[in-house]
Amino acid sequence: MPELPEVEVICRGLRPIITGRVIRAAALSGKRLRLPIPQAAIDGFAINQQITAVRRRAKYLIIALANGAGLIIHLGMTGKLGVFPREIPPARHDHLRLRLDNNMELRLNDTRRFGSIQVLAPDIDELDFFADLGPEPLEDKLTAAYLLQRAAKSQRPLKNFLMDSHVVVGIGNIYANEILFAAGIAPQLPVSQITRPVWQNIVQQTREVLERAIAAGGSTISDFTNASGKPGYFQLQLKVYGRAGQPCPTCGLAIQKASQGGRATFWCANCQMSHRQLVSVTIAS
DNA sequence: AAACACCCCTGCGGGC
DNA sequence: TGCCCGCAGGGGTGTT
Repeated sequence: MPELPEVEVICRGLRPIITGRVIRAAALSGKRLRLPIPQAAIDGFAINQQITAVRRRAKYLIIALANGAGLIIHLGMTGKLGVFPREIPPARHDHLRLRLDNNMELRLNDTRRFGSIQVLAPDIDELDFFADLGPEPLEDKLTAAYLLQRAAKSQRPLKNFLMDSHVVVGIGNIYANEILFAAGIAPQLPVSQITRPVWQNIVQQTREVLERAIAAGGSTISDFTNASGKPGYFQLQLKVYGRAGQPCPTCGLAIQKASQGGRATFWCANCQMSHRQLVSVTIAS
């Protein structure tokens, strides 16, 4: 489900609701997520700790605690976080409930259980935990120069490259497709062929698409909801994702669909430049 | 390195 | 109506 915009929307929604609260108890479903829920570490480091901050890194949510520990939550494909009054019965697929000091519960619901919860112990540096991740796309470290350097000598298709969290974080299948449509570049293009000004445009379109998606409350394809249980609306602005066979919003040509790395790719063969077109444009300019 | 297959899991919609 | 199949926003591993 959630890519960077959805996680950011949840983060911003959760922050004012749970910051300052104290975690009093944890209740587990007993089922494992992609990783087992670390009950002993939660009991040891999180119970009776005050929540001091709620942050996002990549597609992870970080709930920072007063003792320096942190809960690191990944929502996988179907994860949802919400805060509910204690008296509301837990829902099917609620796998972790954290009882707070105000009779509310922070609940993680995850149908497919591809999400994860990890505990960052107080003596572990968060930077080390996330050491393998690339830069945040909405921060200054993502530059055309960086992407040009990372892409040198690589024949990887552009879309796969953008979805690689070692290269840049937060971009999943929906937004990779949308960003490349906005940038006017074919998703199959080998990255070593891409010139600096084109990378500059990709960086700019990445930021614009992600920012617009955050502003719209994220994309609700089937079940995404924010921390208050409300859906997002960016799916209404999607131009290619999920629109195979429908007319391109720009030129009217049917949107194409193919598989790349086991994920569906959607693009307009007319509006998104192939390698050949890119070369001819570069020569002309 | 990088491409691919396959794994984790549940639910939904389409086709028959 | 029901059943089976493919597919779905994530990421990780192991094999060529």
